[in-house]
Amino acid sequence: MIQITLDDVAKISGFSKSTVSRALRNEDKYVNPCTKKRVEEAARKLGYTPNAVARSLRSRKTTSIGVTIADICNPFFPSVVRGIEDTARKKGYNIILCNTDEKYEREKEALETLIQKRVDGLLIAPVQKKFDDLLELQRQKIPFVLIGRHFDPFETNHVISDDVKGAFIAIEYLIKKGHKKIFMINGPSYISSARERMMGYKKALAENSIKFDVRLLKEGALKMEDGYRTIKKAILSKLNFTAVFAYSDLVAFGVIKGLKGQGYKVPEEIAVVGYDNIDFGFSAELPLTTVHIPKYELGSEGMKLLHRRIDGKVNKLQKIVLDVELIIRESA
Amino acid sequence: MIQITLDDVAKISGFSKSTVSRALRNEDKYVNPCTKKRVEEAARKLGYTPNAVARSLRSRKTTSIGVTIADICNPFFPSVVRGIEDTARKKGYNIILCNTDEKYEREKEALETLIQKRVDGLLIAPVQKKFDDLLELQRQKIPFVLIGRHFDPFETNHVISDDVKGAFIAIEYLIKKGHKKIFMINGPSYISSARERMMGYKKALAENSIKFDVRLLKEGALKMEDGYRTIKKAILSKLNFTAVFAYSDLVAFGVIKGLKGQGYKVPEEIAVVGYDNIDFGFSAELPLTTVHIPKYELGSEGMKLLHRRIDGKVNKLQKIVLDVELIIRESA
DNA sequence: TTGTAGGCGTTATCAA
DNA sequence: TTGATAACGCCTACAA
Repeated sequence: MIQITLDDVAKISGFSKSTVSRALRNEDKYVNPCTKKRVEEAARKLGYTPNAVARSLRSRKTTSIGVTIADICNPFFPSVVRGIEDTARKKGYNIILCNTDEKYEREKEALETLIQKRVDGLLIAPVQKKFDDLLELQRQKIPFVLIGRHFDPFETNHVISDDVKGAFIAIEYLIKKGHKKIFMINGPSYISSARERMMGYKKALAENSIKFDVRLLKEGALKMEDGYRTIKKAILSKLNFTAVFAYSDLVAFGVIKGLKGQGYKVPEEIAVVGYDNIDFGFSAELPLTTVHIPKYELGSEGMKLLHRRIDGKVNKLQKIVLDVELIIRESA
Repeated sequence: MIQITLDDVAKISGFSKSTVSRALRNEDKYVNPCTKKRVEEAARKLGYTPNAVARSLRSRKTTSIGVTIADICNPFFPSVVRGIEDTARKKGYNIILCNTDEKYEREKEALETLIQKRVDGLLIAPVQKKFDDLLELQRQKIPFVLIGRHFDPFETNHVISDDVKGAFIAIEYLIKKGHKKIFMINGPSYISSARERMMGYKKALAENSIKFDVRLLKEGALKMEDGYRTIKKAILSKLNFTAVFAYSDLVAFGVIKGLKGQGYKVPEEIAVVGYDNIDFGFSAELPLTTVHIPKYELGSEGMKLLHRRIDGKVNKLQKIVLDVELIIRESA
């Protein structure tokens, strides 16, 4: 198949390549309306389709954004991605989506490819096991914004939600309901959200004069199975608790399943609070009490911030923290 | 920021651009191992990052695939997309994801952009209101594969699931359970799956000597709200039925909600069967009896087929039909 | 307002 | 096995 190029349109319309280029790109100021019309007609007649690859090479812009997330099948991410894509589309960008499965190597490979493809910027839900790959981004001065997680001494642009508060309001709610022994099944501590939720957890205990008990903390849970396994082990080892605060709704589902399997009633005997407020959590077997994260906004605000960075409008670091909310349903 | 190019690597390593290019691309046959090593060292020392845009312009390959779906937040799609991405990655492609929200104009715009970006091929879950945009793809000889839906007189490569069978086994199951008045809340009839499920529905009725009753068919449902609204209207208008066959699990959720709202017990008074077998349908308030579509495979097989088309290994049309399966849980 | 010339960074072709 | 040269299709200066 033969490509129809600007040259062809130029020849047919009788104008030069540059004039044709300008006309087709709506650089109205510098092109006669009449010329524009004739050029457009020629282009249409020929079935001309601009070659964005060539344009990108010359203009050094791809209007593509790289997006890396753990796994689109994790119900946390679809809304985030949707928020990104909607906003990206409005601003003329497309998104290239990569799943990392929480593996640093995968993240690193994805970023390398995306850099080679010269994306204009990146939205990254980082794995957090290492950040050498992000430093490389910085070195190459490629704009990027982290979503959902952030690093501590390593300063970045990011959009996260208030994890300290999220854990705090959840625990406070449980305490008000009379719970004193609250089992926290947290995520891996290399994840900032896990660390910060731990802070919120401890803060809520402290403010209510409850002593922190290490035995009531397990880390490393990410998936449903982790919740299931952890709770089962806890029960078999006769751990004493009346409520569970899970790292995610997914983990909470596993916990509830495990609890029921062991003959416990939720929430009557043991209360369970999740985190994320994933879609369809409301229609779950047991509607989940959970902490709502504004997922769509995480994506859309992330994209907006990235766009500002790409445009060079903002140079100093921006750290956006979105608010969270306790959603009270039936599991606690 | 200054780009480091092949030229720079060439100068430093003392070889020509072409040799450097070959060495870095692992065209082993035509390059001295010793040369290769020196070139790679120079590249590393300089921090050279190949420019895929330039490469694409020259080689006419982008190793990018366009993907259009209705909405990543529809729980049907994450698995599909994951199947696509996993397979794409293994074959060296990235995916550019676009949501169409079932709007033809959005699909058309997305395809135009993706064509301009010169994606190597497209995976499309088509809106189906029109297909001029797909004809244009064909005219431009851009490989594409449809997923989940297909057109009738318009022949395409596609991967779908067996919708006739899916509806058939669902209805047959209901009939065996004693149901005779089965209310079908179908999708819009411009969608092939909706038309074919209707065929399966009618076939099952016919084989069991049950006369088709037009009043027991409503079309156009896509979302949960549609299911809710439709069932409410049906009940208020005293429509007589003992079971509902919904177009999707989402619609089924709406139906169940509506039914409960009107004081009906599911499945005791009215049975409900969904379609898709979305994740977490199992943990729903009322675990859904549904027809399982192999969503991940829809994506992975679609991508495999597309890859064959791109490689030019297959020229004649391929229509892949994946098998479905009835999942019996509690709603019917 | 339009045209000319050159280059973006790579790979393909051909010759050495 | 390596090198020289010419595209790939477009946009950006700059000149007219």
